[in-house]
Amino acid sequence: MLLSLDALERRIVVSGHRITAPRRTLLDSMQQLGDHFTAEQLAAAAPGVGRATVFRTLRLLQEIGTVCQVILDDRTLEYRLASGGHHHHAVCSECGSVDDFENADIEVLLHALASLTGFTIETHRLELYGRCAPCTARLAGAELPIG
Amino acid sequence: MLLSLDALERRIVVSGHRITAPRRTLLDSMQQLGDHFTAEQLAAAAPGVGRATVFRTLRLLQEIGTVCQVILDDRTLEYRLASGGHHHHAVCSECGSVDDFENADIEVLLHALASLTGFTIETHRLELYGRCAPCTARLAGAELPIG
DNA sequence: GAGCTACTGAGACATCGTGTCAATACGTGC
DNA sequence: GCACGTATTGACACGATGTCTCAGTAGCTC
Ligand SMILES: [Mn+2]
Ligand SMILES: [Mn+2]
Ligand SMILES: [Zn+2]
Ligand SMILES: [Zn+2]
Repeated sequence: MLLSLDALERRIVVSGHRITAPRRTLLDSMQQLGDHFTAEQLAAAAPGVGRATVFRTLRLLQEIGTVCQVILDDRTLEYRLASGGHHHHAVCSECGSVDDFENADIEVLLHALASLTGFTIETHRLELYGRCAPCTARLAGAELPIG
Repeated sequence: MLLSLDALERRIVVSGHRITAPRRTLLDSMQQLGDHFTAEQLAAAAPGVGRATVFRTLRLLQEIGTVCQVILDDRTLEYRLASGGHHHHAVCSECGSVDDFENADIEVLLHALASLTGFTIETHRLELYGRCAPCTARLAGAELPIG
């Protein structure tokens, strides 16, 4: 739980939009769903809120930086409450966990690399897929049964 | 045109699949469509080939490394004949051009970074969006009209 | 509290892709 | 060359994900 409901609602107001009952419901459901969820899961968790409103709200929250998209390995989408800044995701293929990360070295390297060829980066997308630390540890043990 | 039609067909045979008329038609259409195309464009360019076959063939060619996917900024998909190895894309938001690139430094940095947190990278996705070299040059001129 | 407008829900619609299945065409062995 | 077994195909239904329209409602401002 990164931000309180109040803080999330304040973001909506500050960005010039209205606080409505459906939006409150959705923000609450998002926090209860944990750190990543699909649009359908959110719709199911917020009964009484129309499907179109679920998608509209997800889009609004993305625009104001409150929600970010996680593209999974199979190109399906998950959503996630985000602190707002530029970052990337490390998705665990074992347990499904998603972690944010950011690293200045990567950003610098990408821009340096691009400028070598004359390309100007406006945005970029970077997602890692693999095993999170706990799953890596757990499976390393399983792979060495004789020690 | 990276590979000849013959070379592309040989890949299909080597991977244990059959050369069929629809597959030949699709490979030919892909080359004529240039360096990137959507599934629908390919279907339109290969009349007589069923839509399902277009998607099935795209999937097969991806599996054998002959075709790769380009995820655009808006998350829509394009396809592209590829030489096969691991690489990333630089997509121009001005002219739509797509260039492949690969860089060992990035790969090393990503794995180093991941191992700091215990994450084990299995795969990753990296796409750059911005202005290609020609478009950068062209627009740099336009932005300095007084010089 | 009235009024203006953003917002909502319902449901049709669009896009992209997959599953089913009978018919067909490849490649092989002869 | 021909028969055979199977991979592949096209048609079409279906599923998943999201958008559009539009009349009704509810926030916010005064
Ligand atoms: Mn970055
Ligand atoms: Mn890479
Ligand atoms: Zn895990
Ligand atoms: Zn360009």
